[in-house]
Amino acid sequence: MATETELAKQSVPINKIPKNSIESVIRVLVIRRGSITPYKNSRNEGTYRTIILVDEEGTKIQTTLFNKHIETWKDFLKPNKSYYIAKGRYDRVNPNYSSVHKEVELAFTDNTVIKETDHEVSTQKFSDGFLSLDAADNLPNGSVLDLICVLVSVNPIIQNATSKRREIVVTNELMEPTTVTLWGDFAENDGAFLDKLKDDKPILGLCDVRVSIYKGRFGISTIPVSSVLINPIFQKALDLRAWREIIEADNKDIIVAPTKAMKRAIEVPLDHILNGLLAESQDSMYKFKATIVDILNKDEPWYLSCKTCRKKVKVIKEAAACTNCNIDNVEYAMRYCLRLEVCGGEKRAQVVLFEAANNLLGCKKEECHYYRNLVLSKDKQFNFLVRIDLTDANPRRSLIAEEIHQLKDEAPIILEEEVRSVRKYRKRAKKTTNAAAQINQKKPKAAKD
DNA sequence: CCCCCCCC
Repeated sequence: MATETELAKQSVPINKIPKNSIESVIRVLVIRRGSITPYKNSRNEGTYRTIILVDEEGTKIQTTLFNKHIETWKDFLKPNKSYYIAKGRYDRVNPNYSSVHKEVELAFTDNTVIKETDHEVSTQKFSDGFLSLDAADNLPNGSVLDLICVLVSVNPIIQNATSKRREIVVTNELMEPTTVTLWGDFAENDGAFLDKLKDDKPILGLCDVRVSIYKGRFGISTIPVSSVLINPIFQKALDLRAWREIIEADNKDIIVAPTKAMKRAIEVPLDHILNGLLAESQDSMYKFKATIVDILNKDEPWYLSCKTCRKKVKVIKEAAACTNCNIDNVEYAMRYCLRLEVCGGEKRAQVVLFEAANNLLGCKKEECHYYRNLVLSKDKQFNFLVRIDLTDANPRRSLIAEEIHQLKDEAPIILEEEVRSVRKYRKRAKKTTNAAAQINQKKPKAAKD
C-alpha cells in the first residue's frame, strides 16, 4: 500500500479528476455518514450507507457503500475525519437523483483503498457557495442550496410509523427565526448532537438542503444527500459568529430580529386601536409604540396550562383537571401570561403576553436573569404587534400582543458607526475562533460514532 | 446495487 507521502503527492482536487479515472487520489473530509439502511426491490436486496465527502476547495462528492463494503470500512469514513481515497471509480451521476456534485460520484470497488490522515481538510476556503438565510429566502420553493446560519433551538424528535422528523430553529443578522426540518437519521443523529450543543449557539453550515415553503412560510428541509457542518471556519461563518458574539456580549437573547409579520403590520397610534379607528389591513395585524409603565403580575407571570387547549388547569393531588376539555387528568405545562400596563401617546392600556413574553424575558431560565430583564423593561419603549378583529365593535381595554421588541433592538444589524467595534470583534473572533472551531469539531468524533 | 424528499 502507498505511503501517506505518496498519496499526498498524487492527490488532486475533486474537480480535477479526469473522466472515468480509477487512478486519482483524493483527500477528503467526511461531512456525513448515513445510517446503515436495508433495501429490497425486484432485482436486489441488501444494505447501503451514504457517505458525503468534501475536499479542501469545498467540492463535495457522494459515495454509497454496499453490503460487504460497509463492514470492510466500518472503522473508516467517520464524520469529521479526513482520509485519502485511492483506486475509487468515478461514475457519472444519475440525473434522476439529486447529488452533491453535478457530474461525478465515487463508487467503491474491491480494490479501493482508504487511509486516514492527520493532514485534516480545512473548511476555511468554503465561503463562496454558502448562502445566508435572507438570500435563501429569495429562492423559489424546492431550491437546493448550502446555507450558513446560527442555531437557536432544537425541538424533540417527532416519530410516527413511517417517518421521523425534528425541527430546529436557526437565524442570522437579518432573518426572523426560521425552521429547519431534519428528516430520518438527520433527526436522530445530527439532531441529538445539536441538542447537546444548542446552548453554545453553534454556527451551522447546512449543505444541500432544500427550500420548503408551506402556507407561504419560508422553511428549510433536509434531503437524503444533505449534511451538517458544525462551526466551520470559512469567512462567512466567522462573520456570523462575530455577530453572535456581539449579541452575547450585550447579554441579549439571540432571537432579536422582528418577524415579517411585525415588519409588515400597519403602524397606528395606541389610541386608534383602543377606539377602533383602524383602516382594514390584509391580515388584521397592527403595531403600536408604547412604554411599559408597570408589570402587573411580575411575581407570578405564568400559569399551569393544558397542553391540548392551553386553558388554565386545576391541579389537585398531581392530577390536572381541565374544565375546558372536560378531562380530569390532562398533560399540562407552565406557560407565560404576563400582564403589562403600557402608555402610548396620552392613552393607557393593558397588554397581555403569552409566548411573546419570551421576547421580553429571554429564554434564559435563571431567575435572576429573568427578573433583571423584567425590571429593566420598565419605562422603556417597545413596538407591540397585535391582531385586531375589526368585526368586534366592543371597546378594547386589554390587548394580546403576539410580539414585542424594544425599540433600540429593532435593527440588530451592524450599523455604520459600529463598524469599528465590529472589526475589533472580528479580529478577536478570528484569533479565538480557529482554535475554538477545531475543538468544537473534535467533539462530534466521539459523540457521533 | 440505494433513493427523490415526507410534516405541520
